[in-house]
Amino acid sequence: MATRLSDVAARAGVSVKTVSNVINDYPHITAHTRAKVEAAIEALDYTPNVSARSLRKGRSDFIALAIPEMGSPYFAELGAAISRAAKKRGITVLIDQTEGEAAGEKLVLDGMRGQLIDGIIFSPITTSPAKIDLAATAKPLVLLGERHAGGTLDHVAVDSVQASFDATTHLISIGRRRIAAIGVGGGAGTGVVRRKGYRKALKAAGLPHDPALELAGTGYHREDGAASMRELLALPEPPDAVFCFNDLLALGALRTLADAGLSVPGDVAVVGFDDIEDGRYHSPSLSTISPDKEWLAENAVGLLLDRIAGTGEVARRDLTVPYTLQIRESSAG
Amino acid sequence: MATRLSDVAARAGVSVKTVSNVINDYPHITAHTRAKVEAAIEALDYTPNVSARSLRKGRSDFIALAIPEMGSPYFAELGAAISRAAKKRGITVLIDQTEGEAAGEKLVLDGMRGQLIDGIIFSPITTSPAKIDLAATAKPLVLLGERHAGGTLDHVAVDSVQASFDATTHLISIGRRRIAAIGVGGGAGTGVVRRKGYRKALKAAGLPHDPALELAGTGYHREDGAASMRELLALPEPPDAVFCFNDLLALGALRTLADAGLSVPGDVAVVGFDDIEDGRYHSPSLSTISPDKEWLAENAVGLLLDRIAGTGEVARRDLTVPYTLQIRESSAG
DNA sequence: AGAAATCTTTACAACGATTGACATGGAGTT
DNA sequence: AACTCCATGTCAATCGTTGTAAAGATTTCT
Repeated sequence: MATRLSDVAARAGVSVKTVSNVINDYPHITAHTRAKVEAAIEALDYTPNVSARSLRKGRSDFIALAIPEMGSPYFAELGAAISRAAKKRGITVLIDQTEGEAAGEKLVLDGMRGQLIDGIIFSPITTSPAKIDLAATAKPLVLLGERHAGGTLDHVAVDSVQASFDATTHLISIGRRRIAAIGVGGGAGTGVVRRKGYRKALKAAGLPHDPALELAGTGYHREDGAASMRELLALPEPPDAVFCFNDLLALGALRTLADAGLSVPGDVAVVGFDDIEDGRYHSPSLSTISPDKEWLAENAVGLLLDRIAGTGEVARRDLTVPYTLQIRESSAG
Repeated sequence: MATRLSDVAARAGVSVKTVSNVINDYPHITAHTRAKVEAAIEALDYTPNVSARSLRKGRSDFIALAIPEMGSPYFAELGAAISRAAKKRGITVLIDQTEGEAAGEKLVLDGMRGQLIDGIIFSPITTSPAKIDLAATAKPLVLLGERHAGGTLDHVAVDSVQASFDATTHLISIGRRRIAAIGVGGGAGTGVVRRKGYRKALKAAGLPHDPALELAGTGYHREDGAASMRELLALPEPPDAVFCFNDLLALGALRTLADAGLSVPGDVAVVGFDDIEDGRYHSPSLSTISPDKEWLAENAVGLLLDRIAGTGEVARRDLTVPYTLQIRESSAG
């Protein structure tokens, strides 16, 4: 099984160096020689040994993607997109589930996969304070998710404040006056930033701000959304609309509303954030902020590879992912 | 950045080999020496270089998981479970999206990631005929998904025939008589095997078999389920129940039913297969066959690692994943 | 006490690919 | 005929770690 460079060389009747030259696109090679070598490679089904190459070159063409959990649809879709974007460039993505803080930190600081990977795309969930440590990492790193003021790292994210403002404003525009927010306690700044946009929209519309309508849960799963919605329905004066800080929360909320026999959007309108596929097929289909995930993936990978290849000190870059507000049944006018 | 074994050795005042011995739990080492070395490792924050180690040992402690697409909830959940199971054993999982046949084949036969990975867990989608080639692969391989008769590879799968029989029988037991099947054209034998269980159940109950109720679509996504359901509703005599060969199809079907203003399970009962999280929170919640994914993950990883460590020729093993039928709202009695 | 057995530690080579310095032999120029 | 440019080859070193075997140290046994 161990087809080696020297096997190829022997079969092609050339030296090892020549084969290596062919593989690494060394300029001065006859078409004839190149053909011979390529034929031999083909015939022997040769693949360079990644370990050896990476050991020698210090480059592996592997990057890591650190996300909280890949079972979560948004991250699954993101991971898929990033994998694809990387594959296009001949890069392999290693997906790491950080689950919580500990593991994530461990990944970034400890070891970095024993120097195998060339860089990392990191979507932190609970690592605001460790930001500085992050900056001290040995390998290039691109950060996804909410923007940390004063960060020193390359960054790709949606303008969550603006998007949340848009989502809330949309609810206002369809006549809602008591608009709740679910997910305010969300990690990595998400809760804070999205609440900011939410409050801003209320203020801009001259609506009162009722703290009871801001659900401080930290979880971002369906069950958390369902629970928060139950709390809201138990209020003396329940809301007529809910802006959920991600789609899973919204789907959970919809479930609670259905259980309560309330109509959506009749009694309560719902808007989410992320545009995961589930929401599109749900009934009612879920209105949501739809970040361009392909764009995000392309650019995150691009940024990272730039940095990896990077010779000089390029200034830190900060990209804003385009998004649209998808108005679907859950908030139809 | 490059803290090497030799750096540690120098600091600890021992030879490189001794450090290596400590790291690899070589038995004969003085407590004193071990302490010195460990202190040095700690102080220098040393992590072994994966490439070098893998080059030397021929083992990397990386395995690959080849799945059609990780954006698909079932595979996302499976991938998460397998990653976790592997991590517990100190193994890292590399996820490969095969998307279709071409890439999947390429992965398995070509290169195998340049000998980096120690083995592969493969969930084929369109590779029935290439089975033989698979067997010829250099590295240990565990197959997931429908059982191929006469296979020579280790295998972990649900008994789809039985499960489908159970699902269909359940629909019959709640009084349904015109039961459709969606996903009959599904790849990798899935469609065939599940249809077998479906037909068997009809036969066992003495129900007629109507070919018009077997929807031959090959896709397994929500949109395919939605489209198939539309076809069914267009029939002169639509079904009163549908068994969908996976949950995504079922969710798509539910969407179509909702659009048509039909009640579930009142007018049409629906059962899926996979038990993805979406189904549990959908309204109505989705009845489904629930394979024990943790069990599957544990055992697939276990089998593969056995094989990798394996000295002698162990006989081929074939494990059957336990499952339960989860009866939820979409088929409540 | 002296020899044998055992334990600890070390030196060296090898894993496979790449690279740099340098040599070689032709083809083409002037 | 001297010179340059090209295509390839030779040789050796390197990346960091570990297996083999052997040297050095210590204990055990007679």
